[in-house]
Amino acid sequence: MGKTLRDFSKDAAAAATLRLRHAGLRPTRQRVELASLLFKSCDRHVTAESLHDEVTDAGLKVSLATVYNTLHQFTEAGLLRQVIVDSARSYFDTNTGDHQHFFLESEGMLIDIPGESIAVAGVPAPPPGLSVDRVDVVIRVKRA
Amino acid sequence: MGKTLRDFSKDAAAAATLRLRHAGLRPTRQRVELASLLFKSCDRHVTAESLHDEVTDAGLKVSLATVYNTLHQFTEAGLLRQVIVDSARSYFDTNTGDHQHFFLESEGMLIDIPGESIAVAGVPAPPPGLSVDRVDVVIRVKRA
DNA sequence: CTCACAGTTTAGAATAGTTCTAATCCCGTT
DNA sequence: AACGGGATTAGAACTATTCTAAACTGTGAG
Repeated sequence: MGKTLRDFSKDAAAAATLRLRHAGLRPTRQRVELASLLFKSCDRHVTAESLHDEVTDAGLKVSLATVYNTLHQFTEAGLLRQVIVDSARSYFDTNTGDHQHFFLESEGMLIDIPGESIAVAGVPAPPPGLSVDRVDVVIRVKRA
Repeated sequence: MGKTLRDFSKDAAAAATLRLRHAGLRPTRQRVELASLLFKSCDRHVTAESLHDEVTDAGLKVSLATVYNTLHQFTEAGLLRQVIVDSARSYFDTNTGDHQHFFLESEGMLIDIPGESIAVAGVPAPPPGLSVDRVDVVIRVKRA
């Protein structure tokens, strides 16, 4: 006996609920729906707007404010990582591991680059009183 | 006989005027004033607001809109380079050469890292149809 | 199972940074 | 000096995001 589509939705919701509990977040309807969408597939890159559109298109009702709140809470909780590549929009990445990005500005598209493949050498010691928090590499690409 | 302060200002203005002409920009009062401030010292990092404050504090009158216009025109003309490190603000760098940055987010401070010292290895080929435009490295640092 | 409460969601207002508009101004040429 | 087109400006408009205060809802206690 195969599972119905509804079963898969339920599975996704159950997995999302677990994930939220683990992260110490109360699994509300909205958070479960957003988490289900976000973690359905791997290595997703979303903006608040794109995620809001997606959840709306799925026939669910979540306010934009909640999408913003949730993205930040998920980031706080280590479920997401914020990617800064554009001074006009914030991107969030479901891949929280060590990796870098290609960024196609004209289309707002991000593509992951595994962390192991890239090496940054020769980083000088930061000025006294400062310590390195993270090293971000953005390979800006364009068409053709 | 030494030069007076006014002489130095005149020098700066003359140099700025030349620089603007070379870049194909009409040397208007506002552009000359902004260029004088920007290129007075090396490796400056400004935001539209910080530059506007600076020009205002110097007793000059330039509208914020003109500061924005000018920063973009200077960038177009290759006199400045835009640095994307913060999704809330745009920074502009008077150093247009090959180099990278430390970024102290809590204070909005950028520090140059010479291009020769840093090497990024292992960048995979971009996906078909895309070509590398620029490689940006941001070392995010924090206090202590 | 129900209640109560703290945490959550929400619509809409508010904010910050930036861009746009259309009237005015001024640099460089004649 | 006059002209023409680019440059400047104040203020409105816009976009992404955050805030506010009221309504709602998981959850643990009883």
